[in-house]
Amino acid sequence: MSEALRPLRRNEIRQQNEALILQAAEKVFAEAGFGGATMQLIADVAGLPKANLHYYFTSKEELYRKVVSNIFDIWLHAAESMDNAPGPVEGIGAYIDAKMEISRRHPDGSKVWASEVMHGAPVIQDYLETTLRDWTAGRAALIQGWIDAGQMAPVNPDHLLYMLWAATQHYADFGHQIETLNGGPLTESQWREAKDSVKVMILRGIGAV
Amino acid sequence: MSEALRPLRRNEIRQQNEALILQAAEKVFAEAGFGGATMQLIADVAGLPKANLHYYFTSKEELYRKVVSNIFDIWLHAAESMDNAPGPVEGIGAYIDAKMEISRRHPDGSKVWASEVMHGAPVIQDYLETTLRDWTAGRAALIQGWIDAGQMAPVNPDHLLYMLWAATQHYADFGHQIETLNGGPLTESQWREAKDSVKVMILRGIGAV
DNA sequence: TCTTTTCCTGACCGTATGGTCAGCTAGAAG
DNA sequence: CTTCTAGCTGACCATACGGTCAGGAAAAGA
Repeated sequence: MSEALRPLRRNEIRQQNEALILQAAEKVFAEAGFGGATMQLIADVAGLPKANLHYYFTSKEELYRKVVSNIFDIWLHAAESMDNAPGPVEGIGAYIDAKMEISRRHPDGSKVWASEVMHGAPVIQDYLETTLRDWTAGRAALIQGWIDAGQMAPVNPDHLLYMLWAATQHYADFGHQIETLNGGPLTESQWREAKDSVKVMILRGIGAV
Repeated sequence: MSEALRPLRRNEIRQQNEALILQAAEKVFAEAGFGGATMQLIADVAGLPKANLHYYFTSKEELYRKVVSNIFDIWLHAAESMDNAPGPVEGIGAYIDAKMEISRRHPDGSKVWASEVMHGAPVIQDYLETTLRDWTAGRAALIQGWIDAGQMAPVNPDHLLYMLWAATQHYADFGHQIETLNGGPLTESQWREAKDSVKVMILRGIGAV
C-alpha cells in the first residue's frame, strides 16, 4: 500500500488521470452512446470533478475520439494473429480466438466501435477508408492465397471477413441479450463452448476441416 | 394525384401522421441513437412541427418504444420462415434469406434494435425475457430435433442462433463499414453474393450440405 | 346551421448539458 | 526560501433540450 500513498510525480499524475478518464469514458459511451453520455457522468465514474476532464481533454468529442482510437489499435494488434499461419485452420482459428477474447475482455470498447460505425462513423471515417481498407485488402489476398492453394473452399474472402467480425463481436455487442437468454453471464466453460462453436462452424463452413 | 389532394378523413389523418412520425423517428434514432436523437430533428424529418409529435406521442420514450416494438414484430414474423421446414437446409436457408432481406430493407430498424440491446435493453428487457426467450427455446429444440435425426452436425443450437443473428444483422448494423470497404452500396448482384456466401458457409458449417 | 370533438401549433418554461475561467494548491527548479 | 509551472476545481454561462399549454382551424355530428 506504500505505493498508493507515495506522492505521485508529475508525469505519473497525468498518465494515471488520463487513463482513469479514458476507462470511465469507454464505459459510459458504451452504455449510453455518444449522445446519451454526459461529461458529468464520466467524471463521476472516474471519481474526478467535471472541470478536471476538460483540463485533460478539450472537448467531449476529443475524448470520444481517443476512446475509439484506442479500440481500433487493440483490434489491429489482434489481427496479427492471422499472419504467418501455414493455413486457414491455424490463421483463422487464431483470429477467432483473439477476437473472442477481445469480446470477452473489452466488451465496452467493442460496443463503442459498433455504435460509432452504426451512426455512420462520423469521427473515424478516415480510419475506415485508409487503415481498415488496406488491412482488409491484405487479408482478403491472404485468404485468396489459401483458396488457390486448395487449403479451403472457394468462398468470397470479403464476406468471410464480415462473418468473422459479426460472429465474434456479437458476443460483446449483444452480450446483454445473450446473458438474458442464458439466464446469466457466460461461465468459463460456456465461453469455451462459444469459442469452439464459432471456430468449428466457420472452419467447417469454409471447408478447411 | 387526386389521391393526394382529396381531403383526408379523421382516421386517415391520424394513421398517416403516426406512420410518418414513426418512419422519421426510426431513421433519426438509427442515425443518432436514443440520446443523440432530438424531437426537433424527428419533427423536421417528418415535416411536422415539434408540438405535433407530442400530440400523437406523449414522450420521446414512448415514441422510441413504438419504434423498437415495430422492429421486433417484423423479426418475429420473419422467424416463421424457419418453421414447417423438412430440414435445416430449407429451414435455416429460408431464415437466412428472410433476415438478410430485412437487413437490406429495414437497416434503420435493425440499428435501433442493436443500439437498444447494446445499451442494456432499458425499454425492451421484458421482451427479451419473455417472447424472445420462448422463441429461442422453441427454435433450439427444433434444431436439436434435426441434429437427433442426423440431418446436421451436432452443434450447439444456441450458438448457431447467435451466429445466424450476427451474420445477417451485420449487413444492416455495419452497413456503413461494408459500403466504405466496398467503395459504395452493394449492388443487386453483390447482395445476392452476400446472401449466398452466408448461406453456403453456415449450411456447410453445420454439416447440412 | 350550430355544436362538439379532433387536429394543430407558436410561444413558452424548467432543466441539464458542454464548456469556460479565475483563482487556488502543490510539486519542480533555482 | 523563492519562483515557476502543472494540476486542479467551484462557480458560472449560453445553449439546446423535452415537454406544456392556450387557443385557433377544421372536420364530424346533430
